Amino acid sequence: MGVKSLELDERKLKILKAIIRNYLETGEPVGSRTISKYTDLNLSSATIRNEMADLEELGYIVQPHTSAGRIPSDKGYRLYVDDMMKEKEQEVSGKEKEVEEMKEFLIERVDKVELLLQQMAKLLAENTNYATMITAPQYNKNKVKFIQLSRMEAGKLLVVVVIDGNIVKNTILDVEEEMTDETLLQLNMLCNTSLNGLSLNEINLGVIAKLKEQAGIHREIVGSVLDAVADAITVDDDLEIYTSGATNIFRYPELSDQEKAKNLIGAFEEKELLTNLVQESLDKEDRQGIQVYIGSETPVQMMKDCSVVTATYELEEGVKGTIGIIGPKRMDYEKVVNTLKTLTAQLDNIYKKT
Amino acid sequence: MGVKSLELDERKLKILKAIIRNYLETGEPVGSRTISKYTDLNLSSATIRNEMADLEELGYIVQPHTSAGRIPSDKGYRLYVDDMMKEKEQEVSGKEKEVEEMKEFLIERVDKVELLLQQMAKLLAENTNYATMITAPQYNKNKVKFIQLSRMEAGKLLVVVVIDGNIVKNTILDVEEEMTDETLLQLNMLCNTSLNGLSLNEINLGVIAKLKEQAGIHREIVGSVLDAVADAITVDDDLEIYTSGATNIFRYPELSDQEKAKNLIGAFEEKELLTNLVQESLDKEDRQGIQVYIGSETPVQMMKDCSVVTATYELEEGVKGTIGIIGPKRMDYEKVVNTLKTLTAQLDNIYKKT
DNA sequence: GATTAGCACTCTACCCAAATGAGTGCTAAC
DNA sequence: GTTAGCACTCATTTGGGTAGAGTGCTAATC
Repeated sequence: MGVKSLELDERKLKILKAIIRNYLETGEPVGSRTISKYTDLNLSSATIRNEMADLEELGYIVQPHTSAGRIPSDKGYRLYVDDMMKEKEQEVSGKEKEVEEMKEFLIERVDKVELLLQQMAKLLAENTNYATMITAPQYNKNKVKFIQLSRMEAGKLLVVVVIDGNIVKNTILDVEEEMTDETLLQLNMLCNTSLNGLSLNEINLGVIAKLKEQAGIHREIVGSVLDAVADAITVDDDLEIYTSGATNIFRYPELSDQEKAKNLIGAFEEKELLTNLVQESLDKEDRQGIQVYIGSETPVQMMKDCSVVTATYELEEGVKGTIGIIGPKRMDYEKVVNTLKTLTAQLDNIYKKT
Repeated sequence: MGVKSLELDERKLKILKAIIRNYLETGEPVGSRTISKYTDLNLSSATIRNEMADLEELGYIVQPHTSAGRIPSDKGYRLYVDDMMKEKEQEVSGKEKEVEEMKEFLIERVDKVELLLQQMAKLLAENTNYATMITAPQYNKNKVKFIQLSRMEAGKLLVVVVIDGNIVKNTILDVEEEMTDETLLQLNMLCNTSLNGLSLNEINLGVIAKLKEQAGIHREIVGSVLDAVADAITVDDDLEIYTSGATNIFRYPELSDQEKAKNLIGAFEEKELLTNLVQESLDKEDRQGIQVYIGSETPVQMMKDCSVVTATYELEEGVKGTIGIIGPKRMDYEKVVNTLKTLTAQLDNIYKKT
């Protein structure tokens, strides 16, 4: 409380917040009488009405129709969220039950990151009753860690490339020429000594030329191997996105009419549409990686009737991903922000310990 | 036409079919007057009414309410579909426009099967206006083809297992003991000679014991490697399922009320629920791999208001997957069955040529 | 015996009017 | 500056009334 606004005095702020809180709970337009009782201001409904008229003029609340109560505008929500965030800034996010539950779950041995994330999205959706999305971590600084060439069968060469983060990628090459175990061993050593520790940018023409020169008659094979390596360390442009709880939108009447539902669920199905969201939130990273998009602020047009909260997590240095929660504008921002804060923090810790 | 039924004479059959066809087109209950004009039987509506009463008693059609026309029951659809299938049996499925389009698309070089299937599902959904699902191919007869152990860095052993169908799987092992390049080479040879060509069932205790014996002091490592191999050749129990066009259900009023839509889309999100469907259709494979489930016949309870048509495709010997199309009971069975028939056929051909 | 015309009956869908009630804006009094 | 009071607005609900589609049944016809 007590954060000054440029145009709002203390009382107006208090009323605005009361309106928003009430609306978050009920989902129904809130009238002056309700506020008059709801707050500790001890003001009559008439006074509240006057203040509300002001608030409306300033654009913080709107009336769905003439004789209805008020609901918050995007601007109103924005103020509320910013204010709320400032208040909570210094608070240490206390342990919450859901996160506890989630931690327990995470500790079970899960081999594959994908599976983990998929299940995390599901759990998050179940706990929050909103729709969720989690992107697989993006390995931005991919460097070659280890290369292994082996002859699988006649004419087939298996190339295994391990990159930072112990990601393993394979390619099977068709090779014309036969070669001895000897030369294969030499090629292996050659590739490893020349390429290990290098990123995509660092493998320039000079390196390639030198490598090919050293390879002598096997320059062709080296060429193919280099392609495979390049493929391996190139950042996947179509990143994996795991989603869950899309059907949760049916819990909120303001989102569940035919048209809106179709749009939203469509956006969840066409995952490419979500990439904007991911990019945006990776770029604008501040506030501990948490971003709140309200209504038309969202980078994804199809979600203009929703609010979206995104958080960035980081498994290891440079290995980042995004978690997003999509719900109605009247979502419980505090809970969502807190959950995301603790979740990303825990995710970081837990994963490093495994 | 002209397929005798146990309880229906020629005329009743004709009327039933007329009712169903009409309903497929309009989606509205069809009345006696409509049929009286629609058919070439030249019967008055009154006569039709009598026949309809019979058909209803026999369970082929139902009335949504007393004074409405009739709509087909599941039993009615069943008869229609079976009959239709018999008629088309000998017909060579002519080239259809959509499949042509699809073929063109498939020919573009697509590296990853996953991506191909994902896009195929999408294309299929767009062309049919139903919801679609495609499972990644299941490699049922997994046999070890090649094993490669290599020391990645100190204490880390990279195990690469290639199985039938050139599927490559990797595991990174932590190993205590150091070993020379020599022993590593020997272990490699040992594993390959002992295990290549074997399937999960064939790697029994005898093989394992013999292998461990030969490994001598490295029996522990062999144990870990065996685990990795077992992991690799075990059929993925959670198979990948690609879906698309879930929002198409909103095109059909009878499926798009809140409750039904939520269920259906939920089923599409929780892909595990779809595995029943896949199993069932892989088991009951007849009729060129095409199965039609009408309403409550479906193995997935949540789809009891829909019809589901599944087809099995086979990329290589023993490498099978399932394609499913989910739509309203009044889906265009003929078109769907034909599309699936040609698609699976083409898929087979095209893939083998690449 | 099968077919048909005719009629009473049943239900849904739609429209319209009135009643309800939540909530406002404004004015006048405190 | 605050409040009580009142007239007004508008979405929502309610109920009745009608139109229309379609049936089932009966009696007449072929």
